[in-house]
Amino acid sequence: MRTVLISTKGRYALRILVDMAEHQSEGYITLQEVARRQDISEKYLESIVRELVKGGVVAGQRGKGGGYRLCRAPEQISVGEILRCTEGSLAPVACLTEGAGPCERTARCRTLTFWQGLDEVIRKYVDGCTVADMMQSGGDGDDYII
Amino acid sequence: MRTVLISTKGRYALRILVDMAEHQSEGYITLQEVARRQDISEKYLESIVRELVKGGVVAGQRGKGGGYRLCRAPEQISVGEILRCTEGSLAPVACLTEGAGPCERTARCRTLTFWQGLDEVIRKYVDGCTVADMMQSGGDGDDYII
DNA sequence: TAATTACCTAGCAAAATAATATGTTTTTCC
DNA sequence: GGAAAAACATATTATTTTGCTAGGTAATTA
Repeated sequence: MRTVLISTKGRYALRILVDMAEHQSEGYITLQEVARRQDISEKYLESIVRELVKGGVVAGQRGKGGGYRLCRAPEQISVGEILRCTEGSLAPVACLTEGAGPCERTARCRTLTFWQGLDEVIRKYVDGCTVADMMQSGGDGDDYII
Repeated sequence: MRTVLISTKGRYALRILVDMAEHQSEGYITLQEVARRQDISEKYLESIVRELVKGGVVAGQRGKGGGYRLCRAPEQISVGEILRCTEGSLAPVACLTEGAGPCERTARCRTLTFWQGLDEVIRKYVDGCTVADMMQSGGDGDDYII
């Protein structure tokens, strides 16, 4: 009853990126700020942002006055890229994850083509949407309701 | 690294349905047959098929000579319907599952529209594909390789 | 040199998955 | 009428994954 494509980690990652994009003019952004605005534990944020650093989406600067910044413009960062950083894979079924060894049924599997098709529509959608797109859609500007 | 939209249960459900569709001319189909052909534990099959009965996709007949049959023609059974029977929901994120109470961020959520869009492309794809479509695609006819 | 920030490793409780075990009821065939 | 065969039902369990928390180290600046 709970199988879901994107976990909390992926959802948070997206919120983090949009938050950082909206505040990028302010220079380096600390996790403390993001945690406060997004109401997510700072420690949990750390573990998510680490993946985004590894993936080359954001970069960190240590020390006082440090924080994080986007590596590219929001228009250049696709949602798919972000989600793959934190989720590892966006495959809708276990068969299609990288780790999965080739099933010995592959040659005669009636359903494989269907799953590959689903994988593709998902990939196309998430790769066709950028952080910049999120900035324009829905809601108000900040972390309070007018 | 393992978050997946469709669990084993849903994948098996689909294989079961295709199997039953391909053998529907033989009358009632027992789980023993399906289990053997699909190489899935009979007991586990039972728990999956139960959901399909509840969902009105297949119907069971008890006693000797009994088994299961499709309630409708394969062309009339969409994959989405099958998966919803066993997975409960096909929502890509927890926010969009039925059970999820409305998040208090909804009004100002930058990402909600994106998730709703993803939900829609998934729904369109799975509802646009039927069991009959699976029967024609990929592999050989039966449970052995020529 | 002290404060502040990112960076790193480990661990853990709760939930979900993927089954298995053990029956009960219904129906048909002999 | 009894035995066999099938669906139907409920409970339990090991393993994996999720969603965090804790406690520390290293770098940078005022």
